[in-house]
Amino acid sequence: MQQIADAAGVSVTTVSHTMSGKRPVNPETATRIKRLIEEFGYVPDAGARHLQSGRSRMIGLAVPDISNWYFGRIARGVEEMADELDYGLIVCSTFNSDPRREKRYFNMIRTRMIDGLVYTAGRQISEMNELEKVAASSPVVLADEGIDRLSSLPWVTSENLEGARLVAAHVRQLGHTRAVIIAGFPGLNSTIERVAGIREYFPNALVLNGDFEMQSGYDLVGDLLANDFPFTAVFGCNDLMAIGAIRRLREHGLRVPEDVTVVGFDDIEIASVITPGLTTVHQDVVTIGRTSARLLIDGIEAGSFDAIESVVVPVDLVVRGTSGPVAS
Amino acid sequence: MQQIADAAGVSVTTVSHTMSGKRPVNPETATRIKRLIEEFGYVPDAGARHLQSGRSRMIGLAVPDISNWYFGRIARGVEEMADELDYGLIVCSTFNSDPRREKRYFNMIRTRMIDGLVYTAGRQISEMNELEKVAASSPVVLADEGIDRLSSLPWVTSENLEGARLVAAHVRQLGHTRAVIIAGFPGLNSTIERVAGIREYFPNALVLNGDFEMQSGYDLVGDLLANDFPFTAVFGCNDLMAIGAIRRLREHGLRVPEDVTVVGFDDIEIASVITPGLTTVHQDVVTIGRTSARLLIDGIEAGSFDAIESVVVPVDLVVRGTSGPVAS
DNA sequence: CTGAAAGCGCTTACAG
DNA sequence: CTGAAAGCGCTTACAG
Repeated sequence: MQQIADAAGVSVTTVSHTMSGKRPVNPETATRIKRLIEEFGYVPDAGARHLQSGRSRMIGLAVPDISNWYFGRIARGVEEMADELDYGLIVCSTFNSDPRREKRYFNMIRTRMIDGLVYTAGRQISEMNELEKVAASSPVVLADEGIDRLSSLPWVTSENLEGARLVAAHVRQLGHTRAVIIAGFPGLNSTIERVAGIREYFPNALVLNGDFEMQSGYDLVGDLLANDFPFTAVFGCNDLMAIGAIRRLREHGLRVPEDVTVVGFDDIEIASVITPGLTTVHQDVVTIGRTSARLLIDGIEAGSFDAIESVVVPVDLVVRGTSGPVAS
Repeated sequence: MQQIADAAGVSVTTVSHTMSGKRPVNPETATRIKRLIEEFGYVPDAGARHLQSGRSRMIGLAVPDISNWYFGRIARGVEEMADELDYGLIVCSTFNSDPRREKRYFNMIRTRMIDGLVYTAGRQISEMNELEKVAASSPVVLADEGIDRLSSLPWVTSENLEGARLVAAHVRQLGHTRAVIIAGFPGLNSTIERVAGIREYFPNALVLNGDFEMQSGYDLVGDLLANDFPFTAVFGCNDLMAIGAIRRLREHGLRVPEDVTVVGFDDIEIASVITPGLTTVHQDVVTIGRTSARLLIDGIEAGSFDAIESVVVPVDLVVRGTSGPVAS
């Protein structure tokens, strides 16, 4: 910047002001300075700005694993909105809540490397106390998954309860009565709500807890089959577990949907690609990401979350080929 | 830091040195200072460090779309390695080479927000000139896709040619002679190499260019069928296009692999989930990401790329159910 | 409409 | 083993 000032024969003060527009500058001088800036390809140093302003115009996004399709969609949404509001994004995979990694990202707030954090809980939150401490003094928004202990924070989630009701009503209407629920981690709100929604229609449904991976759907169904447990419908609390369940059923010689109906939750890319397509609940994940970023940045710029309202994003039932009438 | 210094009754100089270990400090004093740091929960300000050192210890990753599974895996690898080497990661989706976005991320280097960039080309590189300029003065590593005009930059790619040979030999061995190649964007090195590898075994194979999306595989095969073009094997230059091809063939009443063999390239998650599983070439995408990050950071810390060697990551043939003997 | 100067929070040569 | 002070590149009250 000194270079520009020298070349233009003015002070750095004036250069700074022509860039920011925060005080009037002689039009001719301004034009000259702007041309020089263009010519030199000058851009202000981020570190200096940051030090001076105390703001980095960067937000963080913590997800369990960025290479998971679902979290990738959230990241996409957060990035879109951050970009629109002229913020940069630092992505932090917590690698399924590795405490060391989580701490590291919480430190990014403390060092003021980022102005705020969108936090997406994976399974158990290992560093809950840390998160609580950070959230007490810095902007944090919870995406995808609310956390009871942090109920004061703004959050953005899907209509989990309603989604579960929709898909359960659909399966019930097909005549099924003996259902099994492959649920997620017991402590998560989404798990609790989805199970509750399904149980409104299947009060006696057996609940098994998986880990949201395909393998656990496969294994849990295997256990049921090995014990001759009777059921005609399987509710996966996410699509991956539902798909694992389908594989296991097929290996056992059962047809989907003729013998067993299987439904999921999420509507991930794979759900529409497999044959037959998976009946599931569509979540608008990009919108969850976008909204989270907007709430966070609104809060950062307002200096408080007092006026920020949490958001529930609607879901849709998507009926494809894995659900059918109960075998008579 | 001033606070810590005051509380410990020493100068900030000493506090700084006990943290960095760059010069000896009286053990007792050091202990006292460390305790105070712990107690206050003090962490040094990132902006100030950055301004002082000229380094941000952040690297950038530019990918066409972070929500694409393939690029998500690259991001995962880059993030893992960055973390191991104590760097942070700023992810930048270029939204398929949106010029405005690309410029923005190139500016991150100029503002020294990031110390270097891992660049993954999507389709055509729209802001090639910009990239060239940036790369001339700043650390840039090309991941996944080399670029001829930037041949001086270090790059990390899969063994595209060898992979294509492997899968082509496999299909040839099954007796096929009439093959079609659903290639990627014409200008990309990966496309050129994969086509070349296949053509070693199928010199007359028809080459059609798609855009790496499922729909284009679907559409291109549709065109062939509409024209009664004769073929018994389809090479997708990625899995998504291969899967699109399979869907179109099935809708036309053709069976895979009984009537037509279809193979892909990548070995994305979906490839093993569909029925039958997709025969494809497995790329170790996480390793591509990890290696790119390592080369970049090595170059940053060495202050030059002179000693940095590009890397070719091996691939494997994965034979699943979509390839079979030619119908007699 | 413009400039000199203080200050953001660190690191590091210089001096002791 | 330790400290006073300069300086990294900006922004902004203060003064004109």
